[in-house]
Amino acid sequence: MDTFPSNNDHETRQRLILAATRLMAEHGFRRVSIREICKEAGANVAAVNYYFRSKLGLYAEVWKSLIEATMEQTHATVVEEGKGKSPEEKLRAYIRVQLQALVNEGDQRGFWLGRLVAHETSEPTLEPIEGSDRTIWQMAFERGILPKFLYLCELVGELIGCPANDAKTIYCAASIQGQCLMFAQAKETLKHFNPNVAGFGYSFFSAENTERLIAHVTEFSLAGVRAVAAQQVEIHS
Amino acid sequence: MDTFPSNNDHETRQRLILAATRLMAEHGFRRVSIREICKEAGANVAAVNYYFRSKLGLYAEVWKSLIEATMEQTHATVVEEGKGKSPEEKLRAYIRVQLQALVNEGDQRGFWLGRLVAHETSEPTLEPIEGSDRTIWQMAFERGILPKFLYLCELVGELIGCPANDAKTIYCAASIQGQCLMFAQAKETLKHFNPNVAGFGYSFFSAENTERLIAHVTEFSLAGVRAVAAQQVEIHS
DNA sequence: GTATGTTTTGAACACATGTTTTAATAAATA
DNA sequence: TATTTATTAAAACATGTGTTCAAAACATAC
Repeated sequence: MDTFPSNNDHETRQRLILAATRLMAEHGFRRVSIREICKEAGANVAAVNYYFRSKLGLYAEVWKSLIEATMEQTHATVVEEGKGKSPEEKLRAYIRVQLQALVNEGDQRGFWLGRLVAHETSEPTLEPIEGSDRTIWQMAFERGILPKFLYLCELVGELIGCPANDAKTIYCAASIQGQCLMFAQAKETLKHFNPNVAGFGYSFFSAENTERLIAHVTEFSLAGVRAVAAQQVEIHS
Repeated sequence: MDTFPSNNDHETRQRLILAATRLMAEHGFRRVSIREICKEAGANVAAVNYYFRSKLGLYAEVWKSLIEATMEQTHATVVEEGKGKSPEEKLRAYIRVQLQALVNEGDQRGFWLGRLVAHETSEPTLEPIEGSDRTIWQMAFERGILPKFLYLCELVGELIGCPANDAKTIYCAASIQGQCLMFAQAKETLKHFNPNVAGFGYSFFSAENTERLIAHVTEFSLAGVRAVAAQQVEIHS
């Protein structure tokens, strides 16, 4: 009665999560109906409520498995790739992993997660998760976004010689993260315009230019960060 | 029959647009119901269809008047404030106007427009406007966003000595724009967390720190842009 | 005051959506 | 095999939504 199938390897359960992830990443939570999801997963409409209690329960599960499978692994990759290198190279590694996940649709999990974040950022789900007093967005933010951002802050802090929670550091980190998100967003946006708008086209931001994007954001950011670091001694309080 | 009340100063019509603007800017087009809008505007449910044919027609009108009233005026302000100044100061003026509009909720029109852009960016309205073959997002993008971005490209082009449609220029412009959007977004996002998350709080990005944000983005970006400009001669093709 | 055109109103319609229910089917267990 | 449990299936329910319609209220001009 009060219990239902849990996190085991129930087959249709997994298919539902996968279908929901794909569809919700593309259109957002609210714009996808349970019926669509079930159709794609080859399951009955009632399956969602059977396995997840509600649509929101499914959504929570989508986030949960996506965070577990991707975020932490991506985070690990970032740390791994930067290990032993200079702060500059660490930053480059961070930007690389970030941009590759966001821009490159081949890496589906990271790409989907990026899209989900985008949706949830502009129209957060306000309903609290059942049994908890926290919303999905709060959960996702604290478990998925914040850790990454804090790592970036530490990294930037090293570069400019400030604590990680200093305003300067945070602003710089936001500047860097903002660029990554912008490039990912630009790519998605320009998709809707074929073949290109006013001379500059979709291709500038598409996957084939990932390396170039990485190089640009890195150089741009390193210069910005250094300028802020230098400011410290030039500017009077 | 085929005609209906047009752009005149019909009172309730104006009230509907205003209410719709406010609500849609806050929650997005889809999450606001006609009934909510009419309630806020003190009008009957049928009023929307009477004046705008459909909900989408109202939405289009919201964009139209917002773009006319704000975008062009903001754009004019940008050009005005930078007139006769150095490219550096022009950039500072651009960032100032941009950030003030996005972050400062006092300037409602600009703020609302920023929110609408955010919503429409992550979940674009796909239905074409009646009578046109273009979507709202296409219209808004070309009339509202692109002109501003192109101006920014020209400005950056001057700074780094490249054409406005050069890849380098566009990347730099995107880096700058991305920062502005990030700071606006961060402020909105952190609103949902009280009073602050993991040590760095909402206040870092709130209106009271606008001047600081402007200064940061400007210095960070100028340094970044200069680095890219210098690259030009260092890097071999 | 009557007539005409405009605006407002309240109810109804049509439809999509999340959810629940009840029965049928498959799987597991005794 | 008999019985219980887990899963699937189809239909129905409840609700919210965009939209339409016909009548009423209002304003204006003759």
